[in-house]
Amino acid sequence: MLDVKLVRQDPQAVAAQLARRGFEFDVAAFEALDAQRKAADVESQNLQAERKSAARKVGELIQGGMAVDEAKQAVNETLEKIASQIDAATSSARALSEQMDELMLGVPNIPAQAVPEGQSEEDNQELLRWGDIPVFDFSPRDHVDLGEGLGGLDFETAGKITGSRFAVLSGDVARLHRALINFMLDIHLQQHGYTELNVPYIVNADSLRGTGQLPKFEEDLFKLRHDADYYLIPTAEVPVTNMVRDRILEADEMGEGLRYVAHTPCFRSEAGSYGKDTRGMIRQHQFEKVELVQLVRPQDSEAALENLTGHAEAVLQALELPYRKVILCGGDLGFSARTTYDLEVWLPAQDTYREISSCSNMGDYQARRMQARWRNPE
RNA sequence: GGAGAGGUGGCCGAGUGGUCGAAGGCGCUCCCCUGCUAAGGGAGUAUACGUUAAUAGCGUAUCGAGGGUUCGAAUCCCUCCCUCUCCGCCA
Repeated sequence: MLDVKLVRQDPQAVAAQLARRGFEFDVAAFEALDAQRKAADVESQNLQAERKSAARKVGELIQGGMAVDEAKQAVNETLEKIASQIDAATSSARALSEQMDELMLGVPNIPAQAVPEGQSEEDNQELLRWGDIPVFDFSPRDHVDLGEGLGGLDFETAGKITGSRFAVLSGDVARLHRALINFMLDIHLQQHGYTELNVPYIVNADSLRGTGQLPKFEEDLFKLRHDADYYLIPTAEVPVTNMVRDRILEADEMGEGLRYVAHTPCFRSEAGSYGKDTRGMIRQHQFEKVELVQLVRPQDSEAALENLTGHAEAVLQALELPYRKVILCGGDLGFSARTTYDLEVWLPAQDTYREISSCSNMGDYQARRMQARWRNPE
């Protein structure tokens, strides 16, 4: 979430920044709630302070030899006053603080300065192109035609086993799929200095709140019936990033930053996306991803996004896949991101570039949500 | 699934109703002492929120989480979570 101090300081400026991504921040509502919250907090703290000193007084009197009832009688006035007020004051302070949390959890990250203005992916800006687009003297088939033709890709059977938006891979196609996973993991381990992780594919609600999927995007997730609090991961970003939730990293542990790579399946309900970009293996309910996560010091985050994007590009280059790099405009930016580069790979059958990789700098947004900190030696 | 033990500060570990945010030790930081090293002495060493110019003070909260009893809870009661040991079951 955003730094609430920053929001208090200049809510209008925050609202203006958020408007760049098409989010309407209600300044008046925020200020009203914050004022209420603060007043309730002060009242409840004052009452608690009174109770504390009164209880201490009772204790002193008892130690001094006075009977318990007598001691209570001696501070009776304060005790009565507190008894009648403290419950209401503390529960109201808590309720208001929870309301404020809810409000702040629903506010997306502020776009970075460099993020272009715009409403939709139409307004994303191309930064570079890599590779030569292949020219064929025939009309290229897409992965569905090729895969089904080779007998290695079977959507119908997957439909029987489960339902739509799943695939069965078999034979060489399955093997190629596995090979790509290892290939990417090895590049990132051996050349880019990442540590490999194998993480749970099921996470709790706290983790999803930490990375920003909850509370606003529950409909995109698969929730397990087994436990009210368990969900299938929509990306390895959730388990990997949440490793540091509620932690304070020491400076030596943090070092120059932590780099993790994890391969996991990802599960997404893709609610509301029916009919859009759904041919073949695009937008499946289940897909595999090799995820890169860097946890870095604040001053290093811009550079980390650049080098992480380079690491993703290295994979496409090694595979000799033509691609382009675009920076997402404000309106296309994900909830938790302040800057996002999409890598779009050339799809010959579609005669266009399509997103294959998405690299984001979250700034301190997720760190604040999950109370992940580091001890700055300075 | 059954039975038992346990969760306290960076770590270890006291504390079973009273001035405890918490003894002591270790670690770490700073200072002193010491002609190397080692040893020794002193001070300090959590986080959040509020107040504030302040990372100074002061107030409040936090001893796995939540709820309860009480004037007062780390300490008593209830629920949950997690860890460990043993048994059972399943793969």
